[in-house]
Amino acid sequence: MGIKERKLKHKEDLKQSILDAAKKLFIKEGYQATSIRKIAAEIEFSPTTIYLYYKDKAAISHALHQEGFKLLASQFSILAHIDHPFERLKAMGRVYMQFALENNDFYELMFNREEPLDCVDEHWEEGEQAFRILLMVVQGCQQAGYFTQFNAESFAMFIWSTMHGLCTLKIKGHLDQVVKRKMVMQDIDDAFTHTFETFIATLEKLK
Amino acid sequence: MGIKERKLKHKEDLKQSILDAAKKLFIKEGYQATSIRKIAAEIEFSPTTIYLYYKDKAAISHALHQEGFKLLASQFSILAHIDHPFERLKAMGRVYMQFALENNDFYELMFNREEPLDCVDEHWEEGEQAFRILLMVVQGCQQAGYFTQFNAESFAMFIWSTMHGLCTLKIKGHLDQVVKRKMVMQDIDDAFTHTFETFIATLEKLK
DNA sequence: CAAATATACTTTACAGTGTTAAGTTTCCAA
DNA sequence: TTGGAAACTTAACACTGTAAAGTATATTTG
Repeated sequence: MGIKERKLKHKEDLKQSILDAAKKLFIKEGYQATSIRKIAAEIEFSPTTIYLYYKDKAAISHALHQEGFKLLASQFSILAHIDHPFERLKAMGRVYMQFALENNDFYELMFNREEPLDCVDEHWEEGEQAFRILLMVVQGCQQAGYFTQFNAESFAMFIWSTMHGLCTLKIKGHLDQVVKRKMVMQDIDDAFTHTFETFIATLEKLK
Repeated sequence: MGIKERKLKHKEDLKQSILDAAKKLFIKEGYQATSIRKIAAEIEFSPTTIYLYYKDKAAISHALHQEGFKLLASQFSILAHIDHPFERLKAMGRVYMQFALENNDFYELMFNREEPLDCVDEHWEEGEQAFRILLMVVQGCQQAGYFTQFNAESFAMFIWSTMHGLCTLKIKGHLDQVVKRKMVMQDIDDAFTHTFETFIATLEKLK
């Protein structure tokens, strides 16, 4: 049944090109501006054809959301080359920050939107896996004498909170709004990295 | 010219009732579901009347956003009764968390949406004022011997990041998603407060 | 091979959105 | 009484996501 397979292949192709078109629009114009109709126009199909391949817009969001996690995971892969656990943790933070800033639409979709999670039935595999990596790095640090008095899970949660908060404040422009005014940090040009360094310094003191 | 004043009063009244209606809908159904048309129906005027009092929807968002900051500021007022600086910082964190969870739509509008900030011309007074309070509390802590080796502004920024990250992760459901699974923190029923406690514990070590 | 059926896609339509321009009513001042 | 301004509405535009119904084309079956 070679024909049936080719058909299926073709169907998969179209599903993929819908996603590619969505991704393209999404990266260029952001989530709000990425409408079903524009995606359809991009691939030169009628808008309703999209619904033959994706349940609704949230399903497309979810697919993009997963693409984002793949991308993040690939960025994290460089961490394997760093031996010292605490150095690895620092590098992980920097990779996370860079990812958030360079792909802020993806970041938004991955962590700040609820639509994609509506498609996730009680199980958010991508998020868990990313958290698991952080948890392992934290546990590595603990074996090297860091954060020994803390529960690994909640310490990882704390680290994630700080990094997530910092990145979202930066992306939404709140960081610069508060900081670039004369009132605070007159002397600091980059509040973002400086706040990160402060965070790292506090962690360093917990050896 | 008593008549003209009454007119002006009446205009202000309508502007206020638009805001009240928006607030009511917004609290009950969230930002997305609060449309100009629904606000208009609520006050029994035609949709376009709204535009005689507010430039566009972002202007209404901005007004609500300011209401949110008023509310937060009123919650912060209880901090004045707490003498010990570090206790005040802890209480501030708890008030912030409670505000975020109890008014998560407001919180979203205040810190996670960009629309309201579009109305703010290069100056985000509300945000700055809130940050100034945090900064003062941090400086108070420093005078009591905490965080002395750190720059107050960036330390305040770090604290805000952590609190903001924790609250948004909680609100968006990511915290529970990652934590309530068996894989981590089997024994912890409330990951949110536990992570906060971990954060406070790290701060405590920086005396 | 012809008829029935399934597949893939489109057209049309609904109910909603923010927003603008033009039209209408109301009310006050000259 | 009349002119005009102020307050409000109607109608319309250009969008949005999505469902139902219609139409070709291709495949299977009698």
